[in-house]
Amino acid sequence: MAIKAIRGFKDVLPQDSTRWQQLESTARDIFNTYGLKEIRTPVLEKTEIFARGIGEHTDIVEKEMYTFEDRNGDSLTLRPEATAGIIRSVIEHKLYAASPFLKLFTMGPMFRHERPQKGRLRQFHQINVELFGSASPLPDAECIAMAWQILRSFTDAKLLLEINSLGCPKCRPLHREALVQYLTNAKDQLCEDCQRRADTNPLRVFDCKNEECHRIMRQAPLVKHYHCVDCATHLGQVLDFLELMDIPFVQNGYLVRGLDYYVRTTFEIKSPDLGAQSTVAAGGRYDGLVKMLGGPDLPGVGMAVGVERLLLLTPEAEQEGIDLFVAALGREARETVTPWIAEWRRQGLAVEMTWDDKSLKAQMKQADRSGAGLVIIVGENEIDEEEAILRDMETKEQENIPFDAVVNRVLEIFE
RNA sequence: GUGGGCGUAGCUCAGCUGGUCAGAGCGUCGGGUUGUGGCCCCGAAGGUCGUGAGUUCAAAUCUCAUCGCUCACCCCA
Repeated sequence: MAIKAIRGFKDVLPQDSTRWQQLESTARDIFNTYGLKEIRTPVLEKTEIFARGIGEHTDIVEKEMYTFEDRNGDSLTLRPEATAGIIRSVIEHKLYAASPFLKLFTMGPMFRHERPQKGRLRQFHQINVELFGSASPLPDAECIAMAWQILRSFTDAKLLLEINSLGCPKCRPLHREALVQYLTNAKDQLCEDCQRRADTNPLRVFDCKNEECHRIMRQAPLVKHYHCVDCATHLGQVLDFLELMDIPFVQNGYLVRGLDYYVRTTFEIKSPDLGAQSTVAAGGRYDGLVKMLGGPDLPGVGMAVGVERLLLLTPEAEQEGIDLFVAALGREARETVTPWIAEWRRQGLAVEMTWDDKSLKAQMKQADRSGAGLVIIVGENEIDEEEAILRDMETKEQENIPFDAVVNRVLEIFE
């Protein structure tokens, strides 16, 4: 095998593209019911957009970005996530000016230079929602509802919605301080990784799978114990709305997100059927991010569905057959049949015929494979008689139809 | 970046105590039905046994290296 796709980049093959289309179409339908509009931003942005947006000291920015120099020396990066680029576009085009709210969705590829494994690729696809302009708990709930609805309408797998609130710039620092203090005291009991995390990203210690760390962290200060009144109220209302929308969830005080910009609501939808990378969809609130990227002080909340991960949880799509197959024997027959096929296709029927000069047996085999329920057969005898054969592949019944009636006869059948 | 597993026909794999070891099933193509698919029967095409080096009279089989895939860690959709 001399030539192949680069590591972590996958082809979506014909037998799989049906499910991609179904998923995209399902998502669009759902977004329509929430009044969202699609935005499509470039996959390439100036590096600065992501560095500032996602956080300089996140893993994504420090070691996972596809970054390279443009010919003029600009540092460019293939987007590792959607939000920063969308916010750039919102600010650039002042999309917030036309109305107090902005409800957007997008779908497309993201790029992260990680070691690939099950459910993790270097080019992967997300379906994203970004809702701007309201600090109310309602958009949080709607965001989660959309994610839940997309997943639920596309898989029967077990799904677990976990919710947490990371607090706001007022109360989060208090918790962080207490947590760091706690971790410092317990430092020699933590695993190596967690000793490092204690400095770099203390919240991550909650995620450690090490039993000892886990035990220690059960006593650790949780964000919710430090929530200010506003944050506590906000979280409570998000949960209330979820109940009103009949969406099942569990609170997870340990839930942390990898991106710096999240405040208050964060959530993940996981599936135990997935492997180590079990998060199918995730999101959260990012008030302050728009301002940080140079725009107005616009609150926002968003979510992302991992397309490949969701597709891992869905059965293969059934391949749909075409409407009609035309078996034509010989050049004259193919020419006779061509205008008919052209007309059928103009009328929206899916019609195939054999391109090459094949035996009738071979053509029937191809017809069978095509999944067509009906076959039109035209050979020398039919040319002489000026009658085509219409064969029902299921019942094997055949009827002769005069050439001048065959186009309409077929159209009638499919009406 | 680290660790484990695996690389034999288009696909799924067998063969791996070195010596008919280059195979099976599925798929493809052709024939059985001089013009009729699915089932059945027969046949054919298709492979540098990931790559390179080494050990040996002899390597798909043993050793080393290398590349790739995969799962896991880290982290995340």
